Amino acid sequence: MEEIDLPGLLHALSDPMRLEIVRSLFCAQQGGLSCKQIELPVSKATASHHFKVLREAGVIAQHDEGTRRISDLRSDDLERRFPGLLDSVLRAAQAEE
Amino acid sequence: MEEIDLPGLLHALSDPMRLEIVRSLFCAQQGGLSCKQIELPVSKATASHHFKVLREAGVIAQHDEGTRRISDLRSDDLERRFPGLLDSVLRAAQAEE
DNA sequence: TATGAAGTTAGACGCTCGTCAAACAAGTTC
DNA sequence: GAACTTGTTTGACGAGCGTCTAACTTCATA
Repeated sequence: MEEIDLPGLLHALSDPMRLEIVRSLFCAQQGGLSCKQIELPVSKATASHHFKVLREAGVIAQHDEGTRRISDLRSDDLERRFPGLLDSVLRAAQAEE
Repeated sequence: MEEIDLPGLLHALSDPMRLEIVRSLFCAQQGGLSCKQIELPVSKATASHHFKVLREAGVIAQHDEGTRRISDLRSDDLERRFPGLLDSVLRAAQAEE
């Protein structure tokens, strides 16, 4: 189990674009999503940057499938590290619209 | 009831100094604390800045008592807006040490 | 093998952030 | 009223962020 740091995690989640990524991955649940499947109103370079931030904060994991890079929410690891946190953030994101 | 925005809230909580302020206010519960009572390893100008960020994000409320400015956690408002969020962040901050 | 699709990297650009010292404001106390 | 305490504001500085375009890599397919 790695060291996920709380300020770093909250910072990763404090950007609307990244919150949208996390929300999409949560809805998709198993299987994950490729970067292209999550449509964001930014260039692909910027999108790639946001995925990197989420990965380095411990929020998502990525693996390659052919030419696609699939992202998965690390729900279990996050739940073990900070119980209830991801859930309440996702509920908050839902509540906020 | 005002508009507390989720990315703004998470950003306010994503700084170690501000997380420490929130943690202290939570421990104090009723009555609140003055800025001086929460000892931070920064100048008073910087501390004042962090209190301002928390206030503008909707995390704390402030009122004056003589020469002191008392800060209170807006637990109830936050609970109504984003149920469970503040609690899980506080538990996470506790868990992280 | 050449073309295309999906992402990453590098470099640049404004903007914001966290920090400080210095000056200021408001209340308290002698 | 003078000195002190508590906190805010202003202006500055360096670092980091979010964004883009352009060039590159890797895999797949025609």
